Amino acid sequence: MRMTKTFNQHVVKKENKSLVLETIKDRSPISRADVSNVTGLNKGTVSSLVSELLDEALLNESGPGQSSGGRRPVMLLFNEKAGYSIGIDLGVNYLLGVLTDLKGNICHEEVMKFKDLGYEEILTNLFHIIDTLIASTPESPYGIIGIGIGVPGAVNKDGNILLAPNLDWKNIHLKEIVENKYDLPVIVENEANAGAYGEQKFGVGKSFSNIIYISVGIGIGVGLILNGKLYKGNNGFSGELGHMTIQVDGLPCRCGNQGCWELYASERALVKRAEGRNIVAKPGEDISLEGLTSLAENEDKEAIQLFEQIGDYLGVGINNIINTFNPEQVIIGNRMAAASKWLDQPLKNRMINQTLWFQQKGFQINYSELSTHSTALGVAAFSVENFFRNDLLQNM
Amino acid sequence: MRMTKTFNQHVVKKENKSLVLETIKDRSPISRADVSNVTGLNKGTVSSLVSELLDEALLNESGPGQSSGGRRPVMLLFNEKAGYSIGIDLGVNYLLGVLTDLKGNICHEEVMKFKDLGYEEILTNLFHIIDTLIASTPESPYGIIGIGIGVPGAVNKDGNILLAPNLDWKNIHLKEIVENKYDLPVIVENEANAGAYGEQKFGVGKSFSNIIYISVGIGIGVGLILNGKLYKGNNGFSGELGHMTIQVDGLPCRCGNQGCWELYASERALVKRAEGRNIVAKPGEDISLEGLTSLAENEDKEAIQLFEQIGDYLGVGINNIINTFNPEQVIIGNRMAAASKWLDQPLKNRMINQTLWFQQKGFQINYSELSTHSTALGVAAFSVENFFRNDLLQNM
DNA sequence: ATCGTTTGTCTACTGAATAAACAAAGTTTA
DNA sequence: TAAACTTTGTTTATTCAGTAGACAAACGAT
Repeated sequence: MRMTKTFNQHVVKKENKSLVLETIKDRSPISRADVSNVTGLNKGTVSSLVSELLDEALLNESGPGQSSGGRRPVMLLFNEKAGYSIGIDLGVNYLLGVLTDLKGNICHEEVMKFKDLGYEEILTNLFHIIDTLIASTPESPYGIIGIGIGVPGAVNKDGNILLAPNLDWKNIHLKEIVENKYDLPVIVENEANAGAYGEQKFGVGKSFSNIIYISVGIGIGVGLILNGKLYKGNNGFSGELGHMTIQVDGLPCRCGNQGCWELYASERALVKRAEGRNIVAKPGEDISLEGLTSLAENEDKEAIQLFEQIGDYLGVGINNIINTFNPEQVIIGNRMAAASKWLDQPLKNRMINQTLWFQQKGFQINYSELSTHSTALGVAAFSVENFFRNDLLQNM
Repeated sequence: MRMTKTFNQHVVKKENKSLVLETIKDRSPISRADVSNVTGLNKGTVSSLVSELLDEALLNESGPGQSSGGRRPVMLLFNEKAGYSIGIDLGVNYLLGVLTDLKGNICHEEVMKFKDLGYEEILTNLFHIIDTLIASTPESPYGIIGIGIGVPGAVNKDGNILLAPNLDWKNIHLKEIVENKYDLPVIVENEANAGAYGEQKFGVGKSFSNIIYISVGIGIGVGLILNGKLYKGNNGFSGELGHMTIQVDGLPCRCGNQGCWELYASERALVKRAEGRNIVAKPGEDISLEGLTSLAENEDKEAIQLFEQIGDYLGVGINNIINTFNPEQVIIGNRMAAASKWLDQPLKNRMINQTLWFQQKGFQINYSELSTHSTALGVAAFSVENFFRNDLLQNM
């Protein structure tokens, strides 16, 4: 096989094969004839590509379907059990691991909560979760096709974690470490980027191609899907919008700046304000997002007011986002999404009064459906995508 | 010729033809053999594509070049005079029109300054400039291949100007109007988007693919080049960063918001502050950017201080931009770029102290080289690109 | 049972890229 | 100066992917 710089016939084939596979994934069960209709490819072309995909175990033929007045079609199914993917959401005080099939269905799930663990301990727990997930993987043609890990920090293009302030990690070569241990393709990605991708693939962002996903947790991170693709910036550090200045001479932030958005609109901001007011949810326990949520559920005026203030400040940043990106959709995700009930109105008030009217057309704001799972599902899906990209080139 | 949805052999040819043309444009004069080496395409393929491009008058053969130990090569030149493009920068108080060849060289230029003109009058002047430029166009195979117009406002994907606040225009179908009058392809685009494209093609952004171009004029507009492509958002309204909130409870803006960036860092902000201090450049004349520049040139402390303040506020917004996009380059363009001397230090102070360190790697900040011409050159280049896209498909 | 329809495969063909041969026009070397 | 390389650009035979259309198998409707 020659490998020149611009070989091109192969690109056409790969592209079409991928198109056929995607079509079947989306519209399964579907006949060859319909794939041809939908894609515009010739019947013969579809037939030959499908037979390759069958050989590769990526498709199954199911029994004959309904006749529409002629020969009954052979229905094709995407073989989502041809392989499995591991996705890990490595949070500040939790680890969430999922085993998904190639379609993103969760087959197995492992959660672990903790507090104030050091690097070594977290790594041990991470390995344990991965081991458990591997052990739970059913037999399949391709086995585990990769491990994805989402982390709350800046990840460069080599998969090195340069800085994860809330974990207090610096310059950790996590991709390399995990790759060496398991001898599998590993992807390490920022949790907001992964979350954005997860929402676009499986969540409320399914039908959109310009999505801004705002991960509101301890801090704020943003994942950008622009023109249908994840935008990662020059080195992979885009979306650090938590440190966008919204108040020039505002509160000092440990990033060195003042008046950063996340000082006003994050979970930490919420808790800090609650502490300042000496709000207590359960006697003897530190106040937390969960505590405030349950207070608000019980109509506690003060707690609701705190959430509304967060919503208001979220609105400020979202206005900036709208002015910057003119997106189709803003998704609010991560833990704070659970408080949508109290955030929504103040947040939208900011928008309605202040955004140039033409920005609003065809725009919507949503709260994560996958809630705490968007990151884990997103990183798992990254591996799947990589697997397809490489595999489709295999027999060429 | 069939036109199915996913026919693909043709795409390959178009792509390669375009690649050959680009290569010759960039490295002219160059031989067929070298094009083959550079692109990786087979010599025969290059020969046949080149002969088509020669037929289409897009290339010229010059005399034989230097031998490198064998037969002397026939050098190929891009025929930049095969057609011409008109680019107009429609400003608040000026009109700049350029006639460029296909490579973006300015062949003719028309400027017009005015103040407080209404819509009808500006349109008359616009037509006059276009007429003059058309009259000055040399004979050529393709003639004028299009008209591009950059405007300081929000333009949707149909070329309608929805809102140009500083012109006080609303919902003007400019593309349609000009198209009907001249029967030529017309492109209407936001001035910052055009400027960004102009800088990427011809200015300081030539070697970068993640560029944020900040047009600092009366207001502030931003053009985004992400992954090498202009990002326009869902409806074409991205980059309205002039209305990014940098001070939650700041000055009221006529956009309905408070604390917008352009209230602190634009030409209008500068002039307003100068007026507040009763600074006078020439007796009896309103203070202006030009007036303040000449004062600063003469070491006027107060004027310099005003510029430095603008620089400081520009830095605040640029920090936000860096955190958002992790770009390779930020370009400061439009009229304020002329004051780079006094802006630069305060602006960089903001960055150095406050930006996460890893964002700075491989990042640079530049001032427009094309200065007032980036928008006009950018829109002219849009037409050229469109022309090539359509023309290369012609003989297929 | 016959006719028309739908499905999926097969065959012949087209169009584009490639490899390799080749002629033309140089340089270098003996 | 002639022979031997070198480089350039064209030409020819081949490969490969997609397409059109023929075709057989399988089905419903009359």
